[in-house]
Amino acid sequence: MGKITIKDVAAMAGVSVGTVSMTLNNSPKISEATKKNVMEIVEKLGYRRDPYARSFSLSSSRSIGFIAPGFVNPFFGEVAEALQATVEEKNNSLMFGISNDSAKQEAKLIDQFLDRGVDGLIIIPAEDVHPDLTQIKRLLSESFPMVFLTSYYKELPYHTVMADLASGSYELTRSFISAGLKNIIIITGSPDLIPFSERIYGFRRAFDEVGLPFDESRVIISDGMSYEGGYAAIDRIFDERKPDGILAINDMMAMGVIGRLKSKGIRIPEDVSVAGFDDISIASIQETPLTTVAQPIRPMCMAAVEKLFDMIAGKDVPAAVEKLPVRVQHRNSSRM
Amino acid sequence: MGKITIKDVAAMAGVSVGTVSMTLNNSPKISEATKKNVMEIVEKLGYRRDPYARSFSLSSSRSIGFIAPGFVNPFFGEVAEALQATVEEKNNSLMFGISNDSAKQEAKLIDQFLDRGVDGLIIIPAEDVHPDLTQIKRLLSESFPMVFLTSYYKELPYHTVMADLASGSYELTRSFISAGLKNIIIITGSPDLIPFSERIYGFRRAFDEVGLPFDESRVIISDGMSYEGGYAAIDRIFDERKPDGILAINDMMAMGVIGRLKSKGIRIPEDVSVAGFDDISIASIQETPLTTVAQPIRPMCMAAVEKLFDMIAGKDVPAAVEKLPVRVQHRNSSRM
DNA sequence: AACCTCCATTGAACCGTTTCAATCATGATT
DNA sequence: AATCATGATTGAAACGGTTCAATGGAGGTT
Repeated sequence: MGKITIKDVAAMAGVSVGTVSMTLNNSPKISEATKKNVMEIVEKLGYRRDPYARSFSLSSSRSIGFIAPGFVNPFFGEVAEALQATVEEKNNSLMFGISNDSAKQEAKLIDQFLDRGVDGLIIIPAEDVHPDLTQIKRLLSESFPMVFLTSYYKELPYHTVMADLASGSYELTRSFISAGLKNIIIITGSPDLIPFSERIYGFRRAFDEVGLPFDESRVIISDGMSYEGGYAAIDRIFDERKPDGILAINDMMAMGVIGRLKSKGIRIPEDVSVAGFDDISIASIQETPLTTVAQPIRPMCMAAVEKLFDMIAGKDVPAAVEKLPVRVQHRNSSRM
Repeated sequence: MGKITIKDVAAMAGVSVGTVSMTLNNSPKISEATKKNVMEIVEKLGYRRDPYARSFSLSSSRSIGFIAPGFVNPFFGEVAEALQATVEEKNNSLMFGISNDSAKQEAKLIDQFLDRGVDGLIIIPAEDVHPDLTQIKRLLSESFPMVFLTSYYKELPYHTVMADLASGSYELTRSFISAGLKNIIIITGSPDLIPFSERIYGFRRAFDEVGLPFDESRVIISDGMSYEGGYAAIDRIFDERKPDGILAINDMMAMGVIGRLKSKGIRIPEDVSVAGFDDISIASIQETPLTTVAQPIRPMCMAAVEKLFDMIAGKDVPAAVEKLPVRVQHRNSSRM
């Protein structure tokens, strides 16, 4: 028994193939009576349109590609979840790839996605200090629909939706200063990368506006923006630096910082205030609930998808970095 | 300027479209000289095969669908990551959907995936007590390639790759008994669901084999297999039940259990031993590192993908539940 | 020189939709 | 009764690959 095609339906319903097709697409040109008749046959035969033929005809796969650095940091899992829900509402599918923060891997994934015919791409840029962006640049020059999420590549401030982390960082730092903390530091990755430079910028601005001297030594460059990274950073700098306020670049790292401080017998927040960024769901349920800057995940995903679909629809979307407001979430890991 | 098609390449190379196609597919029937010539033109024109036409011709999208309950529990994020890597090695893409533990949503996602023409499905069953499985049953009867991962639906013990959680549970319980714990309980979801019944089974067997009486009150049925769920369960049963050993059904819940116990001033593991399941990456980096049963995520994903591709290739894969060995990971949350 | 083999290449059928100009049917208008 | 307008339906082209039977050509054998 062969596959049931639109022809079989047409034959059995006594209409042309075109009529069946238009019925399935709910075209207003087909009379209700005919539609009803055709749909009955469709039902009876259990007919289902061939997705390959359909994509071929339409030149669209109604699917988009999503690239994230990975799911070790649950923040990205939460983004993936929100993104999937948003894309699904538009009756599209989401394919995903994991870059492991390597721009090279990212390029490979993009290539794969293009070979699969995705209609557009949503990319969380890899935190890669020396990214090779030739491929992305080529796609941008061809105006292939592509939106950067949560950050962007410094050279390419196009079509981006992210959180206003600079403001979040600023506000958080101000609150640390107001709480009377004197020796505040930030533990971050390379300032060459947007996710870090934004946070550093806000951090610095807080001192400037309060009129406090800013010393570069407040900025601790570390690598490994993970629990282990935070743990190791404390080992390396705490005894010498003796901070009473620590901003870690994300919640996972902040948790590592707290873990190491506690194991050294330091009290939080009495001795040291700690805060992170992202507000991942475990941040609030730690033994010491974490003060953090909450990224508006849902709104960001919705805005990114909106932007992407506008581009796919051929609208002329101006290249812009859209920064959504954040919320500073005070919890027990910092003094007020 | 129109799209560059295989015809353009053929014309410029002075060969037929068939030759170009076979060259691109690296057919041994084409001479090396011709291939080289054709590839040069391909390069020059920047030609790229149309993925839609290709899928259409081949009746394959080289993509598979993956359904997970969500990423709130990072365990699923880790599975997704491993799965993606495995699928990518096979030059296929992974689409994903999130069921939120609703079989209804799962069915909807499956439908969507079928409409997109995925070659197969990998499903982490929803923890839904009254699932409507008609659609899945239909697909199974059509022998559509489909593999269940980490668990299966009780009525449908087909094509499954999971961890041997019963053994893990057994071993863990034995170690609790050996450590001299007297009042051991397990906090679990509905025993109607495989992920829970497996763990309960192993738990029970440990008592049986040691010759200890087993009392049903050792099994605490709870809902919400999350941090909050664990927290709430302790609130509800601890004072009355006074356990000295607690198995939580997964690591997130175990963390909730620990969180609540500590806030009550109970010492872990001195007063109470706690263990979880999954060995998610944060389990080891908690303030009190968690004793847990590690699921072999990578091997499970590899086995599942292998199975699925065999099915897609038309091989006759016997329906079977494959259980991979687990490893009990002892850490500080339990006495030895 | 005629015949045979073998390998490389060709060319056309095929896949299952969508789309749209052309046709047909119906009822209204003169 | 002839003409027109409107709306429903048809039929065939188009999409861009893959595949394979048929063809062509070069080299070897008799």
